[in-house]
Amino acid sequence: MGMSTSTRKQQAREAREDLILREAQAILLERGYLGLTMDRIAQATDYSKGTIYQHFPNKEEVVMALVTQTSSRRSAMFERAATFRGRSRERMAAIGQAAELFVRLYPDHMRSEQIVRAASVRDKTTPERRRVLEACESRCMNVAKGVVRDAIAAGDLELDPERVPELAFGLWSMHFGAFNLAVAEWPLDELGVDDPLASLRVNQHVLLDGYGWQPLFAGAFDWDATNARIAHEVFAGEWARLAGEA
Amino acid sequence: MGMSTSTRKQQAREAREDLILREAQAILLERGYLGLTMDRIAQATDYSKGTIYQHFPNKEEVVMALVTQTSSRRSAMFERAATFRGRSRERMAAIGQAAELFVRLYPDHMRSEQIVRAASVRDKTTPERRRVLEACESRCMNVAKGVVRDAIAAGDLELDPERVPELAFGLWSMHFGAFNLAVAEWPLDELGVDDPLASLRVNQHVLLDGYGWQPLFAGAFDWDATNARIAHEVFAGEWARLAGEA
DNA sequence: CCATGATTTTGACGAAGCGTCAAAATCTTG
DNA sequence: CAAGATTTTGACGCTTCGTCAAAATCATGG
Repeated sequence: MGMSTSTRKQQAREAREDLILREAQAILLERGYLGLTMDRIAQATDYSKGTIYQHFPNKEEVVMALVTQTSSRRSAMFERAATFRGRSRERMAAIGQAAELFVRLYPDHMRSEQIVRAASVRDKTTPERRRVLEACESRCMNVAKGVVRDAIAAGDLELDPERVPELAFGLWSMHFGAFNLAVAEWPLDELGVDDPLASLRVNQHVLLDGYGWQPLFAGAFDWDATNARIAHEVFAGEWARLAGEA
Repeated sequence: MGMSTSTRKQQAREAREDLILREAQAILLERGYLGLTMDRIAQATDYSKGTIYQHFPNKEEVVMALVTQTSSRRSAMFERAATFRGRSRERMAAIGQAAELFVRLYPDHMRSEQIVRAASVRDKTTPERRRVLEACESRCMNVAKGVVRDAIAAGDLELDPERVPELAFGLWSMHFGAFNLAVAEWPLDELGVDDPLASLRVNQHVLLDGYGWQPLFAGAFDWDATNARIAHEVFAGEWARLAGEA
C-alpha cells in the first residue's frame, strides 16, 4: 500500500465528511434539531447509516462538528477585527461588530450552539471534539484579552491586569446573553425591547464607559465614523454578503 | 354530581399533578433531560402512562411546567427585592442579589430553562404554557424597569425614559449570559475566569456606573454594607437555606 | 488478469421511547 | 344496586437509535 493510496483514501474520507456535514446542515436548517436523524442524513448523502456512523458516533457529534466549523469562522473574524488600525477601544468595537455580524450571518449557528451547550446533549459528545470548540472560545477570549492589555499599556484604560479576564467576561456574557435572547424567538418586544441587537450595541459601550476605557462612548469621539471605517476596512465582504441575503 | 364531588376530583387531580412534577423533578435531577421519559415518570408515580398523558401531552410540557414553577419563585424574589428600603440603585443591587441567589438555590433550573428555550423543544409546547413563562419574565422585567423609572424620578439617574427597557435589557442579557455560562460546566477557569458569579457582580455595577446611576460603585459609597443589609433584611431565609445545603 | 485476504459498506435487527386507544376498572346517580 | 359516565390501563404501532454479520469493494503479489 503506497503513500498515494493512503492519501487518496484519506481525501475521499474527508470529502465524504464534508458532504455529510453539508447535508446535515441543510436538514437541520429545514427540519430543526429534532428533525435531524441519522437515517435522514444517510438518505440525503446516499450512504448507508453504518457509513455515517463511521464518521460520527451519534447525531450530537454531527451537530457539534457543525458548531465547531462555524465557531472557527467566528474566531477568525475576531482575529481579523483586532487588526483594525485605531485606538484600543476602537479595536474592541471592531470585535463587537464582528460578533454582531457573526450572529447575523449565521443565526442558526446560535440555535445549534445553544443545543450543544445543554448539559444532556454535551454529555453524549466526545471530550476530543469538545476540546476543539473550547479552543475556538479560547481564541476569541484571547483576542479580546489582548486588546484589553494593549489598552492598559497604551494608557487608554486604567485597570489591574488581574482584572482583564473579568472585563472580557463582562463583554462575553452580555453578548452571549443578548444573542441567545435575540435568536430564541421570544416576544422581547412585549417587554419593550424592540431591537435587542441595537440595545446590545449601546450597552456594550456603556459597560466599557463604566470601566473608563478611553475614548468614552459618552463623549465627543465620533463612533459612527469608527463603525463605518470598521465595516469598510475589515468587514466589507461580510456586510456585502449580509446585504445580498436580505 | 354535587359541587363537593367536583371539588374533590379537582383536588385529587391537582395533588396528582404535583406528584408527577415532584417525581419528574427528581428524575431530571438524577438522570438528566435525556433520562427523563414518560415511562419512567409513570413508573415513579405508580400511575400508568396514559394517566400521565392526561396531564401533560409530552415531556417537553412537563419540563416547561417545572421551569414555570421555579420561575414564578424568581419573580416573587425580584418583587421582594424591589421592596428594599434604600436608594434606587441599592434596590437594583437587591434585584441583582435576588438573581444570584436564585441561580445558586436552583442551579438545575437554569439547565432546564436552557433546554426549554431551545427552539426545537419549545415548538412542542403549547402556547398557553409558554404564556405563563413569558408572564414570569414580564414580571421580572417590570420590577426592574420600575426601579429604573424610580431612579430617574429621584434624580439618581439621568436617562431618556424611552431607554429604560434598554438599560433593563443590558442587565438581563449580562445576567442571563453569565448564569448560563456559569451553569454549563464549561472550563471557564482555563480562560482566566475563576469565579464567574463574582465577575458578574462587578460587571453589573460597572454597567450601571456607565449609565451614571448614583451612587456609583466606583465611589465612596459603602456597597458592602448595602449588600449585607439586603442579605439580612430581604433574603435572610434564602441565605440560610443555601448555607444549610452546602 | 486473477486469487486472496484486508477493508469498507450495507441494511436488517433488537432495544427503547413516543403517543394512542379500545378495553377494563372505577365512580356516579337515580 | 344497575346502568351509564368517567377514568385508568398497558399493549400496540411507529420512529429512532446504534450494532454487527454478511456482502461488496479494494489492494496486492503472483
